Amino acid sequence: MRDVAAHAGVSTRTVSNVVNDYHYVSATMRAKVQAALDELDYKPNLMARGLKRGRTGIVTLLLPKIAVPYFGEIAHAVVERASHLGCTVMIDETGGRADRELALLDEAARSGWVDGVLLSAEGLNGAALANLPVDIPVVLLGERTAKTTHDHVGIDNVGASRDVTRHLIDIGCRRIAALGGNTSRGDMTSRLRFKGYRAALRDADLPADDALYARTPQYTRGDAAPAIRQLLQLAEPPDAIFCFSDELAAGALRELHELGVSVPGQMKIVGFDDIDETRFCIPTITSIRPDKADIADTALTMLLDRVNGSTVQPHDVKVTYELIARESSAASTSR
Amino acid sequence: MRDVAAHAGVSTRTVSNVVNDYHYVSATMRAKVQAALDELDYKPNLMARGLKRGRTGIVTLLLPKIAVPYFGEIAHAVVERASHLGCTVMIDETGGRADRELALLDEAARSGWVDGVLLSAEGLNGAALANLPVDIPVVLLGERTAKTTHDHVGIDNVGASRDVTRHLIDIGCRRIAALGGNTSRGDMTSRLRFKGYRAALRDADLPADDALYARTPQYTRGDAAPAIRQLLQLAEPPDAIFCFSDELAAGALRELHELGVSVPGQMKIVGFDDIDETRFCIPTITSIRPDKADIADTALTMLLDRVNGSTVQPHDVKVTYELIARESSAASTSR
DNA sequence: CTGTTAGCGCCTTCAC
DNA sequence: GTGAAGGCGCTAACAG
Repeated sequence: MRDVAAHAGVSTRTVSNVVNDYHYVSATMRAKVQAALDELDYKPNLMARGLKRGRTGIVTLLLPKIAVPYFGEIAHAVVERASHLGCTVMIDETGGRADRELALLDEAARSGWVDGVLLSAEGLNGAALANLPVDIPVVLLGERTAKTTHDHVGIDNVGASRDVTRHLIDIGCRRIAALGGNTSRGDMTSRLRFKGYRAALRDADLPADDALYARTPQYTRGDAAPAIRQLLQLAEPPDAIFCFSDELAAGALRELHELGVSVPGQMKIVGFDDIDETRFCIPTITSIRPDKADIADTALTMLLDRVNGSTVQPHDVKVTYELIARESSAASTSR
Repeated sequence: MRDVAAHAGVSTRTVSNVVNDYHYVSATMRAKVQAALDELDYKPNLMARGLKRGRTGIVTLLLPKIAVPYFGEIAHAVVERASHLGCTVMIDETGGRADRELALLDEAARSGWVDGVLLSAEGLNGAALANLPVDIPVVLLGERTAKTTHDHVGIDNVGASRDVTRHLIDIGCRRIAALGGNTSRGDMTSRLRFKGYRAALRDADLPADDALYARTPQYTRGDAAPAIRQLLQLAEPPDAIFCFSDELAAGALRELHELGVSVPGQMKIVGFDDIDETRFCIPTITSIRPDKADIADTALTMLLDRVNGSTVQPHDVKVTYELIARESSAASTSR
């Protein structure tokens, strides 16, 4: 920058003014400096600028695992949106573990690199999320915590689960199983989706049978198989399964195929998240599609508002979702 | 830091020494400073440190699209390995476009944020990659460019393609199609895989029929359908298809299902990359598994070596791969 | 409208 | 072994 100033015969202040589009610079001056800038191929050192300004334009995205399709799609939406907003995204993986979530949050907060954090928490429970020991802007992604002490954006998990369960009921299912997570483990995802599922059953005056909830350690494709076997061994097996993630649904499809159970002929399957893969599975999988671009947009906007000093009440934004009916829950005429 | 120094009754120099594990500090001093550090909950400002040191410990990973399963899995491996090596990963998407690749590379190089770049190039051709106009360490990921002017890590694409094609020949296929990309478009991936495919045909004295290569705009699931239809309309349709990505293979499976062609009964399918999904498709998909953890490890190690000033000849490292035979290429006894 | 200057928080050469 | 001081590149009061 000093070189540029010397080259243009002005002070660094003026160079800075031009670089930062300061309002009061004469056109001639601006042109002169710009020429020097171009000639010397000047690019500001963002680190120095960050140090001075106390802001970097970097946000951290904390995810359980980037290779999980749903998180990959969210990350894509965030990165894309961020680039439009002129900021850069750092990604770290928490493995869905509370301690890692806390540690990475802390690191982000204290390193000075990062203006704010988007946290897709999986390990931390509501209470822990309610008082995160950080003084950096945080926006929570995904399932909701009890108290809203931080901004949060997600979809109405209960409503969506209710919708997709009712969809199954509408096409004639009467013994609907739920599959995924563990509601008694403080895992918000399964809790909310289970709640919606039960609500739909109630709405339709269907009995709620505890045996019809099959727990899984995670939400991956591989977790489905044991749960499916468990459900099929029931004296009265289900005629439909609401899987709490599309990956579980894909795994379920696979296991049912191995067991010779036809979908949707003998069993209806629905998933959640609408990952790209569901459109190509055999059969294609009915799912709930959260508006991921909107999630990314809303979350980043809220985060940047906080970074810019907004102190309004923490907001809880619900983004729209859509039920996408596909083959796996087609009302079967033939079998 | 000044606060800590005051609190401990020493100079900032000594604090710095303790923080950075400088060798010559008396144990008592170290203990005293450490106590102050703990008490004040000191965390160094990485931005200031970076500004001073000229190094940040941040590497940028430039990918076409993070939501693509293969890249998601690579990103996971990189992020995980990086955290072991004590550095952080920034992710940006190029969309596979040469101009974006160049622009993001340039930005990374000049911003001062980033120590080095891992670039999974898709748009830039060999010549462009050979003389990237950047003075920042870069390690190329994936398909190889002609000249080795930068470090590069990937698998032997030609060899792997040859292997998987031979696998099809071994189980009795005689009319093997290739599907994916466009070899005449400067797209390295398809070029190398096509080359291996043709080599295997030659090895087995099978004729090379140009009609058996179906081009696709990209490597996504959705790109497969038109290509599949094209192949099936041939006077002599293929009895096997080597898809240049697993996503294409999954899309092919879907389209063949819709057309009533059974896999592996009437048609064998193989893919490439071994994304997680292949283990759960119906049928499961035979694929080439590059050692992704090794790719990440090797690439980061090479990159950090460069960052640390290594000036050895650019290296081209080939990581191992494995042919994973699955149902989609099972020698069918029944149909 | 533009020049001068004091740090942002840290590391590190130089003395002691 | 430890203290003092300069400066990494930039921004933003504070003059002028």
